[in-house]
Amino acid sequence: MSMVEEAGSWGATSASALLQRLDQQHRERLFCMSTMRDYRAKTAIFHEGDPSKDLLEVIEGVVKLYRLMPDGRRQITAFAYPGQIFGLDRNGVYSATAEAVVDVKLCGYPLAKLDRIVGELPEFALGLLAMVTSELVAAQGHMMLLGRKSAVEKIASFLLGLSDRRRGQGLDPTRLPLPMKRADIGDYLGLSLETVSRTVTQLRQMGVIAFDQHNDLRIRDSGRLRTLAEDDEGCLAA
Amino acid sequence: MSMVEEAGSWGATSASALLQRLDQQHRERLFCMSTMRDYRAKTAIFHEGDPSKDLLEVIEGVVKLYRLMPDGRRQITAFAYPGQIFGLDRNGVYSATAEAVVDVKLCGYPLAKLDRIVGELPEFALGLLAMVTSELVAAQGHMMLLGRKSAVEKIASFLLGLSDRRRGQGLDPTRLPLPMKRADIGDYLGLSLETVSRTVTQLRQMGVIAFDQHNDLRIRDSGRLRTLAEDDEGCLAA
DNA sequence: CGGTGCTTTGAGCATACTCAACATCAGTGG
DNA sequence: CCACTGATGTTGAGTATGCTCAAAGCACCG
Repeated sequence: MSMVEEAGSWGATSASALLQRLDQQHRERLFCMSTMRDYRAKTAIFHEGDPSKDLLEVIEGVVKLYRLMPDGRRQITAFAYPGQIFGLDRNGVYSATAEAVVDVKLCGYPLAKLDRIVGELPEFALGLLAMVTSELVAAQGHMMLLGRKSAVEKIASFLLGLSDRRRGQGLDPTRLPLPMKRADIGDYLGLSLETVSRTVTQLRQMGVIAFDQHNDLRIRDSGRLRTLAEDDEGCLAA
Repeated sequence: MSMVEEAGSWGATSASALLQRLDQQHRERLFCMSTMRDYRAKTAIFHEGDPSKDLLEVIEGVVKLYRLMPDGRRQITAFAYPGQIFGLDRNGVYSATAEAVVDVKLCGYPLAKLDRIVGELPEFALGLLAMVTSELVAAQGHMMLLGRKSAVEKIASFLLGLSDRRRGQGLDPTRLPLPMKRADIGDYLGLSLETVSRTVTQLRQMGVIAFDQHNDLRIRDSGRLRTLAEDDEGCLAA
């Protein structure tokens, strides 16, 4: 493994995962209608209820997707990493709010024009279908976590998921830089931010993980972590 | 409203929602490769981890989809009603177990052949994409429920969801026959079966709902129910 | 330095769980 | 038709897990 550690970057794909599914001719067409956009950390990309215009793909950075209740309670339904798409909603409005966790680079495809591409290129439709389906499978795993796991199991599953993602990117899976804050992790796992903090501390005291910084962890005993997560499988497979 | 109450039936669509998206010619082709199947209540349709062969559509009855943890904890990720599809998974294996809640009638489409139809009929691909996307949106709403709602809010949201579904089917939305048992509701909402029972009783004592039978409720104050659900929207929109 | 925002830690509490007993229902066979 | 039986549902008591409120510790930044 090359272990080239990114400095201030949270991972990037050289090219679009969507475009890679197309042949040369269609890739150029889709590329032409796409728009590259940058968002600074903590800025909104779109809000729940906004009319949906584009399908978005994360090129670089991390995006959080969440829903709010009238009284302010929040549930983060997913963190989107490079290669993942979001914004497909099909009732004409976005069903969740999308917000940049760190500085991000996105690629936007107009939904209307996307339909035409789908009509012309069936393999592209299948690819898109596979991407949405895999999001659905990930959502199932997350429902299991939210409904049935304890605080320790939730945190352990979360950290394992991050680790697996890094392994998939060819990065050191024992290093876990956390781009999001404790409140975000809590709203993702269905915990209060205090419980997140306490539980992470607990795992550190057990020797399962170590702190490099507050937002930069290291896995010391991945086997133990997997046991604590009660991990029958990936559980967070994106 | 006609209010034709089904006797022992849990709702049926006269025709397949999938087939309705096709023109005459393709409908016949897809229909030819489909297989109608019946399952008795409480029987498994497929298990988590089984190699996936068919995409299934509920024609009549109710199916529960769930995941298990090694120690037996269970999370029901969805109840599938007539017109809904399940079994699309795309890693070659089913990501959840599907089980008939009551006697069901299903229509199965071989996944391999489905790909060909998608290739030939782009509008069909878009329709399928829309169905999966709407499942994803429903999953987001359910994550909100699991992660952030109280027991009362969970039960109220659940009952409202059932009511909305009945309204959509042209049935009396104040009558709520419950095909599933308390343990199922608990595993769907992330509650113990005792808490489900207690909370339903509580709602009855508040005059929000009434018992016709144990498994046959009636909504007496839908406005109050909606308030209790902290319902910003459908929350369970299927 | 003195903010401001985030994290950690503590104390007390509330919600929902577990364990357990009892009630009710559906189905079965006498 | 009724009594029996196993499954399902209700209710109660005590407890545990995670939440709320509060204070103090850190880090980053002007």
